[in-house]
Amino acid sequence: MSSYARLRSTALELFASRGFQATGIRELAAASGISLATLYHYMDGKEDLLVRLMRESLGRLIDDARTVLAKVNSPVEGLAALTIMHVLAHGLRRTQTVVVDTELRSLGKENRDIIVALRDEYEELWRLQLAGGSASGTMTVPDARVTRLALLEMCTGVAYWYSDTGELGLDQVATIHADLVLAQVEARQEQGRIRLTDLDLPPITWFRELVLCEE
Amino acid sequence: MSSYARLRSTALELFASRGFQATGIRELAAASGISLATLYHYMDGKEDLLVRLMRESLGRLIDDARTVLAKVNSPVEGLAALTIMHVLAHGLRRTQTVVVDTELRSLGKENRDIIVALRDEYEELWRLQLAGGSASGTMTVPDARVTRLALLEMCTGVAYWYSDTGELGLDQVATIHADLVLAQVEARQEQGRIRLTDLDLPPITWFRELVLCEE
Amino acid sequence: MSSYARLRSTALELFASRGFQATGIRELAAASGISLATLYHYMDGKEDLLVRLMRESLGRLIDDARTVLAKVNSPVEGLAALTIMHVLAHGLRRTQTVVVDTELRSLGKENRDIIVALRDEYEELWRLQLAGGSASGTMTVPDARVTRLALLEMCTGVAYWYSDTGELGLDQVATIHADLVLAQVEARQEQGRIRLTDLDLPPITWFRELVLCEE
Amino acid sequence: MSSYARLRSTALELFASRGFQATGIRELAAASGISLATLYHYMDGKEDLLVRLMRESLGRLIDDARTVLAKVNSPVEGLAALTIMHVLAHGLRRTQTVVVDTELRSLGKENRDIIVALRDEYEELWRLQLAGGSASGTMTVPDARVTRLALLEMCTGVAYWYSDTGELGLDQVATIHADLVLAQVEARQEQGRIRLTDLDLPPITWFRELVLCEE
DNA sequence: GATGAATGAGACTTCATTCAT
DNA sequence: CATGAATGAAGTCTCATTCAT
Repeated sequence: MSSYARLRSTALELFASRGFQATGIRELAAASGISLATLYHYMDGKEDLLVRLMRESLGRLIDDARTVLAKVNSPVEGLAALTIMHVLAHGLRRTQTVVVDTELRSLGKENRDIIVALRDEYEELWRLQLAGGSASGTMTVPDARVTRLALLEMCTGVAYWYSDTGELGLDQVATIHADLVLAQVEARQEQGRIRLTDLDLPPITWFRELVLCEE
Repeated sequence: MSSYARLRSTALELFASRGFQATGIRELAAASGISLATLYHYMDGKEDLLVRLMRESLGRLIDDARTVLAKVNSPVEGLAALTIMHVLAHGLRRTQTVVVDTELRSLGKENRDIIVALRDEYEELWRLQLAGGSASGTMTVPDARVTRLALLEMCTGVAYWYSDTGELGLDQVATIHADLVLAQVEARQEQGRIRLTDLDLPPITWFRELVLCEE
Repeated sequence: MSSYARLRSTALELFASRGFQATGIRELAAASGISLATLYHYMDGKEDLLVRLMRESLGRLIDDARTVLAKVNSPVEGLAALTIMHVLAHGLRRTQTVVVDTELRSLGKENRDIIVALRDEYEELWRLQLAGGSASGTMTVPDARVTRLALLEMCTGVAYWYSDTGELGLDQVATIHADLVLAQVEARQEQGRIRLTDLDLPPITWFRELVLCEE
Repeated sequence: MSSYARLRSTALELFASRGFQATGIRELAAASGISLATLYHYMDGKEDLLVRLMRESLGRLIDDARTVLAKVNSPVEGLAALTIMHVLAHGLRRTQTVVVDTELRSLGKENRDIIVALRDEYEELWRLQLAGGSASGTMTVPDARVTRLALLEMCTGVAYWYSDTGELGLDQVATIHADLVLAQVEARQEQGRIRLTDLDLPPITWFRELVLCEE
């Protein structure tokens, strides 16, 4: 494992647990097993490191979302698939996603704009599913924006409370969330209410591999 | 407005926007209009100030939850009422609730334990509604714990994205969330699915007054 | 016990153990059982308190020295009597004497001059005995000043190492020091070397009462 | 002269004159000609600096005592040699020895224990001479412990009152103290009382070189 | 590539003291 | 007598960063 790879994961770990501001650059160096000055070979500054990590993480999320959407045939399927991917990503790549979610306020204006743009790009993919479902009458969405934000907050929250050591596996948590989301938008077909099991999605292991894939 | 009151609201403002770690005590003093040394008449230390604010906020939330629950006649009503109160509190007392939600990690073990205990006390009130609804068959709850956490994350999220200047008023946001929650648990009576308008709850203005009430 | 008396003894205790600089004015108030502001009814400032305590202590030492010298008939007796009194005072009024000995450097120039003058006044009484003994041939003093300072340092040192809980009582320590001093100056009469027991001094209980006397 | 060497001697100077507590680290940095932050490259904290200086000083004293004792043939010579060395060290390395003697109380328990152990190690060397002389009948020691402490206080005191600008040179002060000590223990051989000039010790210049030697 | 030394700015906190009540 | 509120100055220490080597 290279110095930079160690730095990367150490930084995510520390930023996610202590917070960006509370993480000293010396801690970072020590925990990464490199010297303080060497740290500056790998980054231009503390904020630059942060923004890089956030871009990588959000970029990955967007890529995965696109991969997932390429496999579906309807807004309802798209919404369910995004939910599963999102929950798995927030459980399996917890540190990354927490940092993105938490440390926007630690960025200067310029960097914040960059990250917000990426976040918007990601949320747009969710918006499209809700809009599509609403238009085709397969979802009931009281308010498009509020619903989208509510769903996202709910699914993102997994990163904060999920623990490997609990009774429930992450796959189940993801499945439950997909069902909650479908319930929330009252997803239906001609036959009536749709549950996750009614959909023709790739198996959860496929999602898991996608999300865990190192590159 | 007393020095302490000013300090209190300033601290909440700054902790919520910049973060606890990122807020210097000099800023705090300056923004409160008191001297740096005077600050220490009103607090024993930065963390003590934080924990005090968090206790007050959570204590208030618990009180309001109890007040609200005294007005309802069923788990479904209880859940809806809690949702409305929670969303209003997170929109109207945004700084408080954000600080509680965000800065747990800034506390030392002892203080963290205190706050976690309060938070658990609050969540227990939610758990009871879900358990009651599930037992009486008026709700479908795939997994009690996951559902509870998912709902809470969703409603808490309002504090992060709601803005007074948007199209939608907070009352509407609260109403929408209540409906989303009822949809999520598939709330029903003999007659079938229940929506918020089917319930016999106090008017939203009552909730608003409760949540805003200064004492 | 009056507030001031408590303050006095508390201050001596703290100044002697922690040091003047290391003793906070809040500690002082708390340990004296009075409020911070009330402290300033009893003193004009921290240094003023210190200098007052030092003056009292040195004044007392000078008085006792004069009392003692009024009882003797020769320089040798005078030296022995001063030694006994000095050792008893440094053992029984330890805090006072330690503060005087230790905290000269904490005084501003003006106050320091006052205390140094008192100290000189006290040491002059010792000098007179050594000079008298040397002149009359009852002592051998290699160098008057060095001898005086050496003896004083030796006797003053008792305040630092003597403990009530040790095997030896303070009376014995004082006696031993008197003998060491007589040996050091090779005190003698026509008959030869003189030891403490050869002298016609008041009993040690008389010294002890003098030193302990509250007024 | 390296930054650390300057810091070292500056710290000794300031700690000895103002006292440890009264010496601010800003003063320390300024007087050492380095920046406040650079100070912390050379020390872990103020107390750590103090304890390091004390350890060095006491270690040196112990080494010199051992060197000196290797040159003597009897307890009486040992006692005289220790006295000369001790007085020279306290006159020539005044700041070090004063700090050791004065600032024990400024140390926390752990550090204090370390320094007290070293001090005990040094005093043990004195104790051995007195015990040896007493056993062989070449000294009269009323009470072994009291005598030891009294002698040490006397000799240590030199650091407080000796000044280069006085009439007497330090060599003479050391010699006088050795004679006082011999008088105090009534050192003798078959022929009778022994004075310093009767002993076969290295010349005082040898002691002086030993004590001044930089390494 | 890697590092130890160095630093200005700022962190949190306590200091002795004053003053209106 | 006694006090709570208030403060400027100073306390110790850490921050992210630079640079010569």
